[in-house]
Amino acid sequence: MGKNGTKRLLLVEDDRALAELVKYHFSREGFTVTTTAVGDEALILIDEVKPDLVILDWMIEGISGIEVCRRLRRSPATANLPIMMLTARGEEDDRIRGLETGADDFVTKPFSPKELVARANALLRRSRPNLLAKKHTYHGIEMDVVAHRVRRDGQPVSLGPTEYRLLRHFLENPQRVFSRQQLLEAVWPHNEEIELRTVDVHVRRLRLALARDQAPDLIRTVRSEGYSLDADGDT
Amino acid sequence: MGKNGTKRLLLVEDDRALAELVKYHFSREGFTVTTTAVGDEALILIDEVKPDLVILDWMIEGISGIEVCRRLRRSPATANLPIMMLTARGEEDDRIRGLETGADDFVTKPFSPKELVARANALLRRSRPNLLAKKHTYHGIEMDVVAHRVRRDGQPVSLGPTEYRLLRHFLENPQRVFSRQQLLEAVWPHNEEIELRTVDVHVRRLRLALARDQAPDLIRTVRSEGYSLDADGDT
DNA sequence: CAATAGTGTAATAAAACTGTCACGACCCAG
DNA sequence: CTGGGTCGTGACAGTTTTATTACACTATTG
Repeated sequence: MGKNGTKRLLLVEDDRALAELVKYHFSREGFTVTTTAVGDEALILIDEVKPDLVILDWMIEGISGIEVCRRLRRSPATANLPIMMLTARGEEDDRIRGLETGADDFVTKPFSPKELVARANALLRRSRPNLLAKKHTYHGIEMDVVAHRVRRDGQPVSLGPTEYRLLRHFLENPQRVFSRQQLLEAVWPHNEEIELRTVDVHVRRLRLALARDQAPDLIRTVRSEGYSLDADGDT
Repeated sequence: MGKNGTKRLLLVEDDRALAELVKYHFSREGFTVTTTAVGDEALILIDEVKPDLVILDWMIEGISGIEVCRRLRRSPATANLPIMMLTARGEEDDRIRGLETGADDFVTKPFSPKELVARANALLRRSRPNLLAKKHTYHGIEMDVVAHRVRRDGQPVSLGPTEYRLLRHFLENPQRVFSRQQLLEAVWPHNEEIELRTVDVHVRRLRLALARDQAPDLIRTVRSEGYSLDADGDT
């Protein structure tokens, strides 16, 4: 995925008007779209752009779409890249051949751009669970919710259940200051009556667990207010 | 996946003739097909059969296909289950709605059974790459599903049926943490009511079976959460 | 029909995690 | 500089959760 969180699409389509139309719809959905009409160029661009998704027209200049697909699947670097194919040919055999060659979806022209986008999203949801696999990041802290694992600057961090939930809450709401009361309500199992100062202790435990040489303390104490996850230290 | 390596399909379709046709084609591809015509029953069957793929007709008796889809996505146990939807309605909006609800593919009637199979295979390839794999490997653990044989660092490992299924489940979803409840649902034959703690015992048996001198314990205990197969040990 | 392997439970031991305190350091208005 | 209000700490004892072990019981297999 793009550094700023945008999804990148490489569109290989030689019908310029159609390409523009598709590009427009995907842009609106937050995709960064790169276009080419030539098969050979597609292979180069994939290497450069590192798209999250490729949409290939079956009939294009140079190498055919299906051949591009085949090559992508053969190369380890792109064997797992989501690929959708477009075609004017309604032939069933073509669609089956495309799917068996490794395409993830096959859309026949004419198609609805919106449906194309919906299909692309469904595919990404499936193939890039990382995107969906809730992962939180904040200034060197990474939390993988599915694996239930936390890292600081790449090194594993060991947390108890409560510290884990506390950190997750902070990561879900970075920079925001929470009072002890709010933290108790958000992080602790409801129904319990717990001393406010207990929060301090857990914040301390979390700080210790996240501590690394020279790495700054990312939990900010806001006097008489509470705590927040904040990279700007006190100031 | 079926105990013998077959893929299981649940088909929810009220047109009996169509259901038979589809069933025929999937059977030929090695699927074990279960069929129902009623939405409510589908939800029960999914729990019992634990299919690898669900094909849902939009218009069925009882709960509608799209509602079944929505519910499946909402439940953690089935949130990741591959779903294809069928519809006689060609409406673009319906297709988009279906896809946005969480369906992975959307096929409009009339369709080619072969293409449906091809799409199903493409989807499984994408969503459960491990299901199709005949061999699983994870940090020195090798499982040959076909031969039903397991090795650790080359040495054979002897496992009871339950431990074998447990390990396979972990290998199919490495790094992911499963609660005891989830493990019971995924690994044990449903219909049985089993004590949660029983999972601990089987995890222990699996650990013992996989243990080798100096070889690390690859099963991670996540306190208050469950277990996962993870090479990074605790931390 | 044994003999053997595999299962689920419950009891017990061992860890890991929690919530509170008490004490001191700090901060800041008066 | 001084007292009240806040925080950071380190120590603990009580709980909760997990690991082990032993055992009765149910399949499986030959």
